[in-house]
Amino acid sequence: MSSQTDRAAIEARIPLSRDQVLRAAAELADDGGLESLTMRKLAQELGVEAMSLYHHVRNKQDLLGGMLDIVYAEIEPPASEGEWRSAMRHSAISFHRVLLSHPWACNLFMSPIGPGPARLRYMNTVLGRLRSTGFSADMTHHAYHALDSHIVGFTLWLLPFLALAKQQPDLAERFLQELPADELPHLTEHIHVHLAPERPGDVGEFEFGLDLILDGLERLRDAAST
Amino acid sequence: MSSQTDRAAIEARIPLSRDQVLRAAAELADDGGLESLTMRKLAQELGVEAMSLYHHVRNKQDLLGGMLDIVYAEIEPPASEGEWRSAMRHSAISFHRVLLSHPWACNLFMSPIGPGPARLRYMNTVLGRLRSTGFSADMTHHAYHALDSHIVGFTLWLLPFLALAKQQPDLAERFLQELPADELPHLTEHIHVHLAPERPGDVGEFEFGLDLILDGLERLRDAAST
DNA sequence: ACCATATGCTTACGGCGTAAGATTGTCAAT
DNA sequence: ATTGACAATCTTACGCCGTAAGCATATGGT
Repeated sequence: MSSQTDRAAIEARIPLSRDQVLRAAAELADDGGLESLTMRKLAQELGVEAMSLYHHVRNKQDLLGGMLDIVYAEIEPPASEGEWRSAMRHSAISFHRVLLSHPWACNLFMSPIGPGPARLRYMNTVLGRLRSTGFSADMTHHAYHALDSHIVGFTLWLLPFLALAKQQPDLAERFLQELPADELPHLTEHIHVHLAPERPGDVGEFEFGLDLILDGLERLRDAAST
Repeated sequence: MSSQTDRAAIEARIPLSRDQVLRAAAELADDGGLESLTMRKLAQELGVEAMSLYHHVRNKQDLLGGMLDIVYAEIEPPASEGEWRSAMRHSAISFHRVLLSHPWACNLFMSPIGPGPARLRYMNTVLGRLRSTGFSADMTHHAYHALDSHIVGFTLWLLPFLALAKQQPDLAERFLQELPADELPHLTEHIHVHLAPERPGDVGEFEFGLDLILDGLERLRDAAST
């Protein structure tokens, strides 16, 4: 008891901060997924009781919102100078990578959470880069959503497959064997393409769609400027 | 007590089916969202106790998987004849609409659920339509993911805003007032574009990105065939 | 030295998914 | 008509969860 009091007396000088809580929560979710993130476990990780967390976080929704903003803060925004196309491409790939390293973030997009400061800053930077490269306000608006949809949508498709594949690496093969190839021939072919080793020069699934959109946007901008 | 026994004796002749359970679950989720879908509530809705559901459903994950397949069954697949571009466009818009009417489905994409029969059938049909229109196996593969990513990603962006807007219709205006317009000028402009009444001829945000992808795909196909 | 405030702890409540096993209704074979 | 196997349902209970309410303590301004 007295040792506990001592510890408290010594360590209480550095109380928890909201930032520490959010970071610990993100780490927990990285390891075990969102469903393993519990107020009790999070508290334990921080050497504290569950209810203490509520001094730094309104409720669990607020915690999740803060975690999502941490993710946005990790994205490399597009460079403000240089070729716009490669700048946007770079940023989109960074976004994709960040989502892959924090798979739980994709779940949070659906919760009705107000965007945090990092997300607002990210959006403003991307929008500004599009605007400064010659897109009208309307086109910038459309371009932003087209790019954002691709990044989030593609990652959302990829993640569950990565999770399943990690659990059982031979999943695709066994799935193929059970699949009635005569009834679903094109799906069978599709999976075969997935399983084929990537040929040199193949740009990858994510970047294919990304380039498709960037090409289309560039063409629209050039057409509008003539 | 006796009346209950009577009811049971009369109604037990038509026991639950997995399909009934899934449909009732989807209806519950339509009304109150996924988080309000509880085994106990679902059982109550069906006039049954919670544990009885487990005779038709392995566990809650299985229930959710079945619900997702119901959603896929509602999508209008692309017509197998006629112009491929409008066929794909039609189907994509149908997918988008279905997701809007079952917002909870977007949460389920992230759970590691094996695809159900309806999803497999949908995928096969879409892939077949792309293949028969002249795309190579590789291009079909890429095209499928580009389209799917846009549909899911865009809807995933739209849904939380619709949910928030339903709760407080003046949300965007109040948000704009609090926003430091001098720090985030492009974001401010972006929201203004959102709030502006749609001009005639504006194709809408979803269809803009969709057409961008379809245009790009068509160009690639034509380039490959020469 | 004092006290407002911030921070953390204890206890408790209702709701969740579901494991284990008893109970009941259905129907084919006798 | 009886029985027995089997499927469907119900009962009870357990260990989780988020968090409301109130108490204890340490810190920092006065």
